[in-house]
Amino acid sequence: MLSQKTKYALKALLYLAQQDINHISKTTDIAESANIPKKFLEQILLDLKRGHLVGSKQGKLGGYYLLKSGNEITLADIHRLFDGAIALLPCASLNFYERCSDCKNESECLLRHGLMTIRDETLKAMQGITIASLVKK
Amino acid sequence: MLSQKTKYALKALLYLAQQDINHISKTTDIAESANIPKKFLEQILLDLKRGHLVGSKQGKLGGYYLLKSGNEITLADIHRLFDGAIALLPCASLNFYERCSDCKNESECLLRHGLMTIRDETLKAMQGITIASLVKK
DNA sequence: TGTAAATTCTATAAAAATAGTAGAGTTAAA
DNA sequence: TTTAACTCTACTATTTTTATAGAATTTACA
Repeated sequence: MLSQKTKYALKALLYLAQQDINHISKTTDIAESANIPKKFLEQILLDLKRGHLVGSKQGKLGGYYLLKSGNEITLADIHRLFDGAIALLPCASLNFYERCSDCKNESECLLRHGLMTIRDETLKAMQGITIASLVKK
Repeated sequence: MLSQKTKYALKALLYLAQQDINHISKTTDIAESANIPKKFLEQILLDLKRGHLVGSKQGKLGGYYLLKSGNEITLADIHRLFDGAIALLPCASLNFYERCSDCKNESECLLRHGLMTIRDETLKAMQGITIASLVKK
């Protein structure tokens, strides 16, 4: 399941994608429209900025805007940025690989291969969902 | 990501699936072989029993055994039993449906449809992975 | 130059979920 | 009757999640 944070991030990105190009959105407006606690959203937008998905303008008349077009931002990107690995175990992850602490012999692990199959299929599906594709529906 | 509990459950089921038919396995043996804390495993096996995946025999010479054949137990079943919904949000779930608390109008939610697509694909992939298929590799 | 309104940064805190541990009770074989 | 297994309930420590608070910084504009 997605965390609240990831869900809010998606909703914020969907909001931004629906604005006119070059429009700069205030946190307050995103928060009200998407029903997200404002102070929490501030953090999330900063995370999105650090992830290079949105840009910001400071000061009065400042706010946030998309850095990439909607079809360049996939669900997989956002999941990885906030919730981390897409694989079901760290040992089966491409971007967040880690050995299982309880694993006696990774190369003989019966679980790992199956979970890598799932990862490949889930990843493909998640890369097929973009902010643009969600807006279109 | 799977919780430790789900991972342990999978490892325990894999262990059981590799025993001779009619063999009854002691918690201690499963714990040692799969490197799972014994007392934690006890709880997990009880959960698996309540989920009708394993049966048990009490008393001396007692233990656990599979109730279903390995190809009848899918990763989706186990995920649902321990980690709950397969969908990425409760509003997109088949078995664990719940309204999002922050949702203003579910029928107009741009996220939901995309997440249902992911759910269908992930579910299909997870139903394709069974205890038997994992043991075969 | 001052004020208003926005982002930015760091710290804190409450609640929930996770990952176990402890120990008493029950069952059944020998 | 003893032993060795499962069963059940409660508890606890840690981590993660979900925020909230408030001060600092930046910029537009009068």
